[in-house]
Amino acid sequence: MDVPLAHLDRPFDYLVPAALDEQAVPGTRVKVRFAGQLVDGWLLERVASSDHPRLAYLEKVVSPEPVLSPEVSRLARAVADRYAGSLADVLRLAVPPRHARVEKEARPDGAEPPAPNAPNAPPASTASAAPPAPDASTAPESGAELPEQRRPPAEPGPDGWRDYPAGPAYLRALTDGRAPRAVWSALAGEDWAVRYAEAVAATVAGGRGAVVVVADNRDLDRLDAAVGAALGPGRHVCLSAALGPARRYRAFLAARRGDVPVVIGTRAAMFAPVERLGLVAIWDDGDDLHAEPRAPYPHARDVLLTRAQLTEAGVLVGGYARTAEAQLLLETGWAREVVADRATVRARTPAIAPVGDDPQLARDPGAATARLPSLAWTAAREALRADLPVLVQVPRRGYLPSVSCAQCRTPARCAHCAGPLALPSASAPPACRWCGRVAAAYACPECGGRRLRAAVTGARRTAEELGRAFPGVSVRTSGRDEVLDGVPGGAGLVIATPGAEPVAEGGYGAVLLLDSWALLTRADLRAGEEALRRWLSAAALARPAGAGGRVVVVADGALAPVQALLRWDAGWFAARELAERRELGFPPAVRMASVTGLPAAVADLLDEARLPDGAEVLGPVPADGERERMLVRVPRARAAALAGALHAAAGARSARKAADPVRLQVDPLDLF
DNA sequence: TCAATCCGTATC
DNA sequence: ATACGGATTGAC
Repeated sequence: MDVPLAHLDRPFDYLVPAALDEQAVPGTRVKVRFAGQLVDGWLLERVASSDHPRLAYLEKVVSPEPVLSPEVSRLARAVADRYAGSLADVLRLAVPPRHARVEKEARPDGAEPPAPNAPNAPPASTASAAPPAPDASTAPESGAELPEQRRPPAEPGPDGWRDYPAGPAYLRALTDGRAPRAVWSALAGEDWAVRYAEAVAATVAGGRGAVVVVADNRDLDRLDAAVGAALGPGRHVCLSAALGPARRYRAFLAARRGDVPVVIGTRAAMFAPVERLGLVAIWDDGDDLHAEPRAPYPHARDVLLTRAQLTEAGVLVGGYARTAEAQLLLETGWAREVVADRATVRARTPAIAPVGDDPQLARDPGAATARLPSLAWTAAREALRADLPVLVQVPRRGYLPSVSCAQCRTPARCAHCAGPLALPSASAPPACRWCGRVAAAYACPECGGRRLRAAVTGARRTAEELGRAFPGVSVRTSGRDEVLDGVPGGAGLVIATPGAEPVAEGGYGAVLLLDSWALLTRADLRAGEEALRRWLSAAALARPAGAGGRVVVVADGALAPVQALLRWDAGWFAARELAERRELGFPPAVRMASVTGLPAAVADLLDEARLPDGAEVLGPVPADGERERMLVRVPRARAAALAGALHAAAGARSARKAADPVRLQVDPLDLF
């Protein structure tokens, strides 16, 4: 029933009139009379009888297309249960809006509607709830099937995976129809899209299908090209919200009808129906674009893991970085690590150096305004001299307001390195965007003014400043407005915001990671993890040290995320991060849920909820406006009970028509 | 004792 | 939302 009320989150039985018998196939959209109104619904199942005494008739079958596959139906129920949400909400995310014209077009042989699954069912239809599925990430019982031992080099399969001792066996398991589950740490310079395409091709070679989710459309384009090359034309579709309604529904239908075995896409693809699912994969699961912003706010990684658990499909969770959640999969034995050995890591990684406490600065003789910490400056200059491109990573426009003198508007500059000053937050003192030093008592060199005003410095402005530091060098920017996919191999500066770094032909000669302090000092549980993720993604685009690739990160080399970057060891950092979260009682070591709304409504819901034993209620903390937020924390073993209790409480509230809405979020990304 | 009304609950 | 049943109330 496509109604948002939590207390109606269950199936209802209807009679199927003889005239609709043929069309009324499980998975179709239907209309039924409910509480006197005509409402949309889903035909979940056809059965012979019902316990309900007085059944109404199905009003209409909206379309004969069984868009909701049995697998996705079960998945959606499991996801709703995990996230304390309603099936209807999840189905809205799982099945794109119908596009009638698209549905009619291109049926190869015309009128043939999809075959009904239950041709002999009597004219009664009932739907019963799918059994609650186990939470994938709390269910370590079934082990992954990766052999531990190294493989001799005579393995079949693409060469790229041979850099990872467990790689070839992983691909073979996919082809053999097994369900290997891997957490993959990509080497610097790795063509991840091609590796994913190979995993997909291995799965398809074994007669099964695959779903791959990436964070944004740029990653999708890259994966699209790689998968197209690996599978040949017409074997996969891309699914993303950016397609627009018609193309999105067309891609969805192609998958649902079994025309293609593979769906790749952004998080809109996480529920894509694929027959005989053999692999679910996600690239860069730490990217917050993987978190769905609509209720019940499921995360693509967790949807895919749940899916793998329900269908016995293989799993590939990969990235240059590793999340604490992925680390948990390893530590519970649910998945196996696929990593290169240290010698290979060393051979592939650029030379990475921190520059933080070193006050040594080199002045650029040509440009008086812009000076970088010496090491960064030298690395950039040498790369350019060797006719290699240089990447500079800076935060997004508006993310870091830089400042100028309130009186005369002169941009405020660092007393030590002349880098631009910026305000990490409204309350913090300004600090240098290049060397990180805090400018506690700033005085304007022009007018002596001591007050500062915020101004926005984006990648473009940074590009101008750096361009002046390296006269005669071409400067490009890649950011929100205009994202570059790639740049040619010769000398040139590329200024990019995190996630928009273009790939350079042959790799960058130098990668400079600026504003690191701003990433690290964010009041966020994931600040360290996120900083490392962004650095690794940018640093991965540099040439190996042996080929002249250098990375300079402007940060204190003693900090853990910096250490992890220097050693190219995402696993080490993730293990440390997870251990710390265990100690502090933070996700994913525990399960958290947040309850947000007007104070009275939040209190009402928590009052109503029969929280499981050991539940800890934390808060309240102010949310936006009048609203406040409470957190509930339980051990992972009680995760399902917590979600159930919260959903039930929301149901009780909606049943008595409580006015003020309350937002429930399980595993919210932002915790503070 | 019965009917009008109120309130809470289910909605196939 | 709306319809229904059971409880409640008020008038005969």
